[in-house]
Amino acid sequence: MQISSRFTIALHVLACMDTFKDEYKVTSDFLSASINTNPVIIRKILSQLKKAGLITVARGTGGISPARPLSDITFYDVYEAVDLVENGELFHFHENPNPQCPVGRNIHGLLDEKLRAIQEAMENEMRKYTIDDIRVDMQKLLEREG
Amino acid sequence: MQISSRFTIALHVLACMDTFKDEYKVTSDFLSASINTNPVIIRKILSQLKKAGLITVARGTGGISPARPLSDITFYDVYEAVDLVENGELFHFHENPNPQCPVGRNIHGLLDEKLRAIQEAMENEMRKYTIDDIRVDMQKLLEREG
DNA sequence: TGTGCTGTAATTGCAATGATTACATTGAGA
DNA sequence: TCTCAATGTAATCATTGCAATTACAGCACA
Repeated sequence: MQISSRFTIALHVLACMDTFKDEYKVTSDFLSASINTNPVIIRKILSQLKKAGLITVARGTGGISPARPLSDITFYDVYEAVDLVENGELFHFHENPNPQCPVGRNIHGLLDEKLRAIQEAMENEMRKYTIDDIRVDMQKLLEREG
Repeated sequence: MQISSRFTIALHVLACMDTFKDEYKVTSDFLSASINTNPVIIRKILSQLKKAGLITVARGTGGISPARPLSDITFYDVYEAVDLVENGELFHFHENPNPQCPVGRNIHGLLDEKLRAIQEAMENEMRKYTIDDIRVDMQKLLEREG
């Protein structure tokens, strides 16, 4: 099972938002051209990023901009905004194990702590990277491209 | 997006395999009763665990047993056996970003390293836990239950 | 040889994703 | 105030993956 492309699309969106902020109005149509997908998909993602307080979207006139410093938007914030399942559980437990069975009635509680540690390891690593890191890397790359 | 229940089911299977090894023949029917799912689902998972070299399955006579020491079967081994997508990429990249766009043509390479680090953080944490840890915890728990 | 179990194909229901069309709403600028 | 580009959102559709289920062939031991 993979984490949906909404996550990498959202990172792409935020990279564009910074890169083109002085040259273009960054709209869902503009973004969908760079990402090569449908504008409605983008608008859905923009809506999620807005709801999470990461960007502002200009209704009517169009275009997006960051709602807080790029160094204060981590990969985890983005992941949480667009891809988090209900109650934030990464691992899916099979429902209704048999309570008559000693393993069945204990397995969930027994695994919980370890699974949470695994999920947290991933999420903590996500918190290390910010959109500002992308900005810096992108700037370097584009300078090298000339 | 969640990691499929095959992973937690597989851990449940391996816990049962040890807990009941002396009392019962651990068959797909026996397991499906504890897990409360369909025997065919279990057989599919057993087949994946067998293919990964974690267990042996007795054809004809029935029942499963570990193919190597429980302390040598990590959560990652199980995850890899039952839930890994092709080429092992946790994150799904949107296909065909626009190569005309400076962000579009660079975003994949630019994110790759960070996404790999995130995935590895999760996988490395998975490698810390083994089926033997489950055995020990389960034993303690069952003693306390009396 | 009979019996119990595995291996596996085929089908179904369901949910999530992504693509697309359509249209009401918004708000800045002419 | 009207225009128009853009957002917000509903509705539909195709595709995919998961899980459940039925069915049956193959296997090994008693």
